Amino acid sequence: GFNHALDALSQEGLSEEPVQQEREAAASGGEANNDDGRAKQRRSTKKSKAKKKNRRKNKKKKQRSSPEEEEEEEDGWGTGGSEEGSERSVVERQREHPFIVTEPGEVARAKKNGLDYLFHLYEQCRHFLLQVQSLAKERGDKCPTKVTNQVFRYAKKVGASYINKPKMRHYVHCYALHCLDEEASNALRRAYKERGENVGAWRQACYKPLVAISARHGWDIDAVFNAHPRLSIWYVPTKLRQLCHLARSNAAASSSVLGATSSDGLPPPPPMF
Amino acid sequence: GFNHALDALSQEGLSEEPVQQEREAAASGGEANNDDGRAKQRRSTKKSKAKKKNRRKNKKKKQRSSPEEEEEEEDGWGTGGSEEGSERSVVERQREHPFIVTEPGEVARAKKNGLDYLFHLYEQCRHFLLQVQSLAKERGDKCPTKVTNQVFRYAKKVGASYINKPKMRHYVHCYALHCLDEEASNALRRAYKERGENVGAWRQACYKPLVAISARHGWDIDAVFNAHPRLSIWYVPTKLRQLCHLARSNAAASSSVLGATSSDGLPPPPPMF
DNA sequence: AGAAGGACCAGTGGTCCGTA
DNA sequence: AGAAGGACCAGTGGTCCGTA
Repeated sequence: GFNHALDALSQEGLSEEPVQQEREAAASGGEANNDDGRAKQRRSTKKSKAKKKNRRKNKKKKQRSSPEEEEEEEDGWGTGGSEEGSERSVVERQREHPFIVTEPGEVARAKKNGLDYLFHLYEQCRHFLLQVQSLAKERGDKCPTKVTNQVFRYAKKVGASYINKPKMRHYVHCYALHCLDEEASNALRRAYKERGENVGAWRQACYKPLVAISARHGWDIDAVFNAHPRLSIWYVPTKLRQLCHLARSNAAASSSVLGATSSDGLPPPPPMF
Repeated sequence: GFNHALDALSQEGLSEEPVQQEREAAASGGEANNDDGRAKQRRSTKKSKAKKKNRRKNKKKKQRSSPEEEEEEEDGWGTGGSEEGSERSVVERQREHPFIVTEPGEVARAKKNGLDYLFHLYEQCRHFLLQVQSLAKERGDKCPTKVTNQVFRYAKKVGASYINKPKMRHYVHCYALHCLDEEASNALRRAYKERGENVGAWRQACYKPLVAISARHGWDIDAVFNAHPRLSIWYVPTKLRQLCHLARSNAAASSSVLGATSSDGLPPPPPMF
């Protein structure tokens, strides 16, 4: 059993983010610091463009193209008064509590969310995909097989505003380990909680056992995802695919030292872990 | 056997299209006339925007974003002199001969291409997809399962400039019928050639037997495509999907007249054929 | 007129980076 | 500092429509 105490959690996971009005932030321009340290060729083509952020009002901000699809506005998160500084007019903007590493079954303390709740979000997305799929079939539309932008839009529309694309894509591989080897996933959670590691460290650590699993399936991480019914609806994360490819190259290079010749022209890469 | 006399054809299917230089076309702005008469909600949102066409030079016209990927130019189609009008400087731009309805095995007359050649183009695309797939697997990239933009770009790169996306998408359902019921496809070709119909009429006629096939598979045209190894790499055309959905609604409405109630709230549509 | 295809555009996958 | 997510952007699917 895994869905204990999640329904309560899923409705009270919100933090507040004070948002400043009517002021321009003096951008101090730090360097681009990629989370995964790879695949950063895109942004470098526009690196020196003065990117001015559009100031956010608390009015409606949707930019749909078709004007006939204007549903009602919910409530706009309410105005929380000026409870932070002295002369700044602020609007409280809710965001989810940050995740912490929790053991299986453990409920996170105040202002934090646990990993059971994180995985619960993936189940919710699956549920939303199923709804989108049955709607599409009913209407004769193209039917998505993966969690697409359309699904995230649907989640927002039905009120699950705590679900968003960057978050879900960020932790997909953690959910993958949870699906593919729950024992190993649980052990990892206990170990990282024990050591007092933060969520980022735990997230990074989830890659290694997944690469090992892919190795046992001919390094085909796509096949591993597709073979699992709850995982097959998620795109394989770029970083995970790259790590599996790199590990395969390593394995090929090692075995070619033992006498065989590598079939493709891959250079011997550096050690991975 | 079906691949007779195609290799010769595939290298000589080119017409010429004189392209005018250094002159602005006085756009006389006719009404938008959708080929299929449906699904034209997109363009109507921008209907009154003065769309100025960019004049084409015979110099290189690629607009890639990354400047490091500049491969060599082929030859620029050559300058054909001014053999058309009196004082217009023109450049001959090659395009494919138009298709005509031919029987199976029939070679088209001069300046025309036959339907065996058309279907051969789909086989070529499949070949190019296989190449792109093996390249992607070798490099650890995401591996396409369908004929995507990437495949069309690859076709261009390896010199198959007679393959382009609008053409291939336009005739997909004709190829589908050829794959799924070659007997029916051949019969239709003979009948339309006999009657002296043009390619557009034959193309329209290909829809009906496909809808009938989908009916025998629970109206699931996606399943029909996916079940066929050579067809599964092609996206189901929008129009075909819509026709199958409409026919299903019709069938449901007819049967509900006999006593049963329709499960979804579909209104009774007009007869299809 | 019938037809081929360059080029456009809305919405996608992917994730950066301004924000707190 | 560690982290959540609005918003950006290159390249996609789809096909219109200027062209001949």
